[in-house]
Amino acid sequence: MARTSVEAERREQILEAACHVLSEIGFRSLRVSDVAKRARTSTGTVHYYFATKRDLVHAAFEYNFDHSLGRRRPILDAHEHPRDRLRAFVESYLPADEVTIRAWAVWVELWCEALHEDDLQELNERVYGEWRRIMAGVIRDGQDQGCFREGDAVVLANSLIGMIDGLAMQVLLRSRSMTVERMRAVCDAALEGLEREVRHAS
Amino acid sequence: MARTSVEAERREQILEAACHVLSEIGFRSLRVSDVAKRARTSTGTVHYYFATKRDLVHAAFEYNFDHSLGRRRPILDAHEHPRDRLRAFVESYLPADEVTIRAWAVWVELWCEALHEDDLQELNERVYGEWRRIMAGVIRDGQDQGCFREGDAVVLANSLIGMIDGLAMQVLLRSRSMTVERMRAVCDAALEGLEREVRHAS
DNA sequence: ACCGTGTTTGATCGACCAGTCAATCAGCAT
DNA sequence: ATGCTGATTGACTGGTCGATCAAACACGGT
Repeated sequence: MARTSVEAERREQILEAACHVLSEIGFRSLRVSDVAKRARTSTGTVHYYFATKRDLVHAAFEYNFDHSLGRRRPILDAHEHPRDRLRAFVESYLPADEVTIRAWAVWVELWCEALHEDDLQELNERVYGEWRRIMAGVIRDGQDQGCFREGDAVVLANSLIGMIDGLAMQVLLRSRSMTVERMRAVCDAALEGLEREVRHAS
Repeated sequence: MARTSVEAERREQILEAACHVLSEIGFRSLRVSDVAKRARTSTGTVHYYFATKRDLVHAAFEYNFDHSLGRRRPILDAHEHPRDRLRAFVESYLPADEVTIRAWAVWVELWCEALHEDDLQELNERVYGEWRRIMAGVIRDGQDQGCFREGDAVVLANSLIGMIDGLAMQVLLRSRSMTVERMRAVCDAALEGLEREVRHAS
């Protein structure tokens, strides 16, 4: 080895740029040269680390996922009580700040592309599975402690996640009828529904 | 005028083809020649009716919306009771048959593109508004008749719609943890939640 | 200093494709 | 028949962009 490897650093720099460009203009309009420019390097270098544009974007999707998950971990750890935990977790998904909005935008690109690419469907499966696993876990904890109502935790998690995805989509599209505030209200109502009725399931 | 116009017919034929291609391979991979081939015509003809590829795809998005709405009208009309109406309406959005799946796929393309195009955000606003208006109306009717629980009908509609969008997305992505059957179950649970409180009342 | 390997560059190539256009066709009127 | 105009065609052009590559560079070991 003739020099210390810069690979990890450079890859991250490029992937970060790719995510930024993706969130800004989308996969359809994304040019390798855009990513190179954003990463302050050349198209040659981008291709040195990622053989094809497809590889680059797929890696960016994965990078976006890893980062999103990483950002949530401290949020989960910060709360003891399942109710606070779930609330903080849901709150962290509201497209309220720029970082979260960008992450959502990349996410949507992944969805769109995954409709026609099996590899990406698998990535989505991993991601969605992870998220569902975490949320169902928190819900189950809460149920054990008697602070959430009974019912299949997986079904409840799926409902919540589905709702968050769908609502976030509309917020991202700047729908006048679905602002972040409104989304927060709807999520709050859903969470209250989970918390209040501590009896009969169906 | 030297001959009866074929414009309406030809436009529809091309838009139908465009939607089909969109649902099949997405906007990013869509070539004007793909649409022409699917419509059994030439690229020249496609450009005769749609100045640019962008115009074509935007028109296709609108066409997809009009059709989706048109398909729902008879479904709504077929039921008298708000509960049945809402159930049938929600059921009609499950990505269970090919037509509905294709419509959803085009829808996702619209979302994705609309993230970076103001025109399309407006289209989404119209569409989403229409859908929300219909659903909130049914819910309000049900509340007036005492068969749905109380609560802001718009918030309830938004929750339901959001959930449907998010869940449908995962179904489209062939998630193992979110099949159509599971989605139906989750939606049923949500609808029962709406209906429940009145089961034993009045 | 020199070598070897890892890294960077940007000019260049080749493929692809939206959009143009000149030519042609098809229906209707007179 | 003839002329008019809407409709259709597909070859062609101009531009774009992913990917390649030869050359240069940077670092660390010897």
